[in-house]
Amino acid sequence: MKNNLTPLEPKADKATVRRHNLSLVLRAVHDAGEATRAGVATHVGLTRAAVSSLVEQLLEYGFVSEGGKTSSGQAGRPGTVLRVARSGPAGLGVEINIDYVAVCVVDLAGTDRVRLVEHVDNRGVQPSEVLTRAARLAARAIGSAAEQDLAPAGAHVALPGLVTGGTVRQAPNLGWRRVAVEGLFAQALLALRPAHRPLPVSSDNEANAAALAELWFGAGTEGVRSFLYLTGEIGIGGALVLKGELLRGAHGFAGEIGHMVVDPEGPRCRCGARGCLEQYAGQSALLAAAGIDADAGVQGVAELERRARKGDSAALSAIEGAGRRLGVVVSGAVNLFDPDAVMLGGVYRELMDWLAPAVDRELALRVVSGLWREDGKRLRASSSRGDAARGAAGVIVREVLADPAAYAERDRG
Amino acid sequence: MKNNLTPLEPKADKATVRRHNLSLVLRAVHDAGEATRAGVATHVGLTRAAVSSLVEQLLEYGFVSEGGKTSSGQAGRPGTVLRVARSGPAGLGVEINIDYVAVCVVDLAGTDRVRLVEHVDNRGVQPSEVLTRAARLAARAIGSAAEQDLAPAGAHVALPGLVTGGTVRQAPNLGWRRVAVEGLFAQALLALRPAHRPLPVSSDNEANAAALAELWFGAGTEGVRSFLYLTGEIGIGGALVLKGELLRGAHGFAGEIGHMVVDPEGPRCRCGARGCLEQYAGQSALLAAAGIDADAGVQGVAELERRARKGDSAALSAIEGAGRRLGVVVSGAVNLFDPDAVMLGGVYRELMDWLAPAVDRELALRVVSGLWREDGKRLRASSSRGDAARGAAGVIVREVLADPAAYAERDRG
DNA sequence: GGGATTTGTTTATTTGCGGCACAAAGTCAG
DNA sequence: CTGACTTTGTGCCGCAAATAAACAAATCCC
Repeated sequence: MKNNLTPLEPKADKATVRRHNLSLVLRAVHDAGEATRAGVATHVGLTRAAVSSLVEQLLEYGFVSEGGKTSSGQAGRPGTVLRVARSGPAGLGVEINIDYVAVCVVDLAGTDRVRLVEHVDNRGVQPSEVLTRAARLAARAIGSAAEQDLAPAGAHVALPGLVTGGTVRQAPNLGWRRVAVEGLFAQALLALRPAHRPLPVSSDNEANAAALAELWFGAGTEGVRSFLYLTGEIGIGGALVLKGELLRGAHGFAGEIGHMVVDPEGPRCRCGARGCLEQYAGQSALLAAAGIDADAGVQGVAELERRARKGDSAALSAIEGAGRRLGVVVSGAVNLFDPDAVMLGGVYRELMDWLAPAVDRELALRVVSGLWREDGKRLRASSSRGDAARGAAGVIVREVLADPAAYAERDRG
Repeated sequence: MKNNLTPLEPKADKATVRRHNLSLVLRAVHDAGEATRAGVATHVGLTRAAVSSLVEQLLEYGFVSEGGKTSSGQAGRPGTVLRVARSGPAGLGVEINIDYVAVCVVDLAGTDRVRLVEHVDNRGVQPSEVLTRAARLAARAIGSAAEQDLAPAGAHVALPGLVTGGTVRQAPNLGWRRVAVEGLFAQALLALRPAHRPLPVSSDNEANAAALAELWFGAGTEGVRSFLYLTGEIGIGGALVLKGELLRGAHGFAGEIGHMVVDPEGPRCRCGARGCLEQYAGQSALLAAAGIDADAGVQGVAELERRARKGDSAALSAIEGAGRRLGVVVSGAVNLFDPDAVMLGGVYRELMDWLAPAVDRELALRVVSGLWREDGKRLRASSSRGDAARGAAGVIVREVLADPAAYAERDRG
């Protein structure tokens, strides 16, 4: 066997064990909402003594807080209630999109504490200008967070484009190429808050962040830990979550479903190829097929929905056509990935009622496992429209939860 | 944040640390081929004392063996050479395919030690009969292995079909539906070796096993740890390896690329849908397009290669057509997965020279990341034709390497 | 009010790694 | 050939973190 099995992980020692169990206890409290030391102990398998010691450290660090006594049920001494702290470390999510910039601060428990949105058309605007605007918004959000005793442990920037290693390789809808987002954003933010320690900045594709928002915060998707997520907007974005983990691919470009092929000889796409899905089920194509101005944007989609609701046959057949093509491509993706469900977001969410039958038909016909024939509840509407900022904030929160000690010690130094 | 983040991993304690480091040291020796305690220590970051203790345990268990002294180069006391033991635990791989059954025993170091193949047409034969035949072959292999002081720690069965939870859901090429492979095979093997402890049996798709063989044993693929693997045979199988890990999907059905759509209105496929890739680039379609008997099998492919080599225009255009369609579908898969490379196996391997240009053209045109335009060495021929049995054996070996203590203690009890 | 029960802490024990010293076994320079 | 230098592998001690067991505290139940 050769050496490309896996690069060897780091060694383990006492400190590793401690870090691991610290995270385990914190996440147990997190997931339970409210818990006691004894409850956590039986849940994670550690002794009460060990949990006590770990909780003590988490209290000291300020990651959990003690409440009253559990006056609950039956016999025995009541336990002390533990909750994830609602102040202290938090996640800062930033979403830069075509016609708005949004930032969002999420606390360790996962609740939105600050949310700011600024509507601006970012198309063709200098990247540095857009990022400076985003940084201004972020700085305001950090200020509001501070008033609530929250201190972001890092910022995660999501935007519609191919991003790898902190750089946007290309973002056609924004008109960006080779932009070092992380660096520029960090710099802009630092310039606005010169006295402060620089905030670690990471970045990702917007569809990925939205999919994570669906995973972590979506309603009605409990237990679905493997799904394909689609956003229909100007472009069609996609992301893949497998067993609770986002699949980023070897370079971070995974999930680009918008340019999968419907018909190799189809209409030319702005990507240079022919017959891409976007040309059939993208927002513009959808509107045009229904006889609505292709550039009408959100109003156009609302109009389409209105017409569909009225039973307008052009609208219905436009949606049906898009759905059929969507189904063809999505069935291919399902065959490749074998997810539990497919979530449709973006404009597809509003059109779900008319879109779903066509998509479902193709899926039932083409998914070889047959799972999609047997069970009709696998195609779902995403529960919230494009919450990429929140998902991005969640990425930071999850990092903290995964290694609380690292963050606590960073804040000391 | 909700509870579907990740189920909590097990707690960590001293024993966990020990197991982890034991595996780490064993794998370090494995990867190096030859190593000394001191070398391993610097490589994995443990102290020499710790490594000494771990190696002692590995020696006791029989996972590594000591050689002579390292009479190598410069100054200082020479170290004692450590190697992965060439006797003791091993992996048993079983491949059940359409026209043959193969078994293979691989030792911890990754070398083939026993290999048996039986050519039989398994189409339409009772599953229990096929599995009994495979078990007979396996029993013989275990016997040969025993003569070399090798004792398989488990068996991994690979076959062309959708397999989940130890059961084949469907295997169209074999004509199987709902067959409990693991149980039947284990039972058949036990019946042949009544005095022995039952061997743990696991199972998987054949393309997955072949992809793992490519990852672990493939020549010329060093460093490529993320790739899409394709086998062109009667059907077209696929598998996805991402960062050295096989992607099995939520139910184990991932990688089914053969029924991705080339043309939604194309010819009807045996799966019931229309225009599947298999209808354009499957072995039968390929031969038919070149004017060769579609059922001619391996001979047919050889004939096709001969004609292509001679410059026969019908053959060349048949291959080109298949390549174009393959390129269309593979570009979609690449957009979804973002692998580092695509490996073509099965019949595509022999036809690579004529197939690759067409596939490459589509990839360069359609992969949105642009990576496939910049670098032409991403499409490769698989290095060995269908070595699924070896890959399957590797799965067992890797399990042992990942937790040697577990296997050693199992063998004691 | 006494027994049962559950919680959280305290104390002693175990174990696996880090640090250090040291013997062993070589190279190198003179 | 000898002594300085290097490197390897192994004891020995200490530390940290978990386990095990005992105990005090707080509640329920009869």
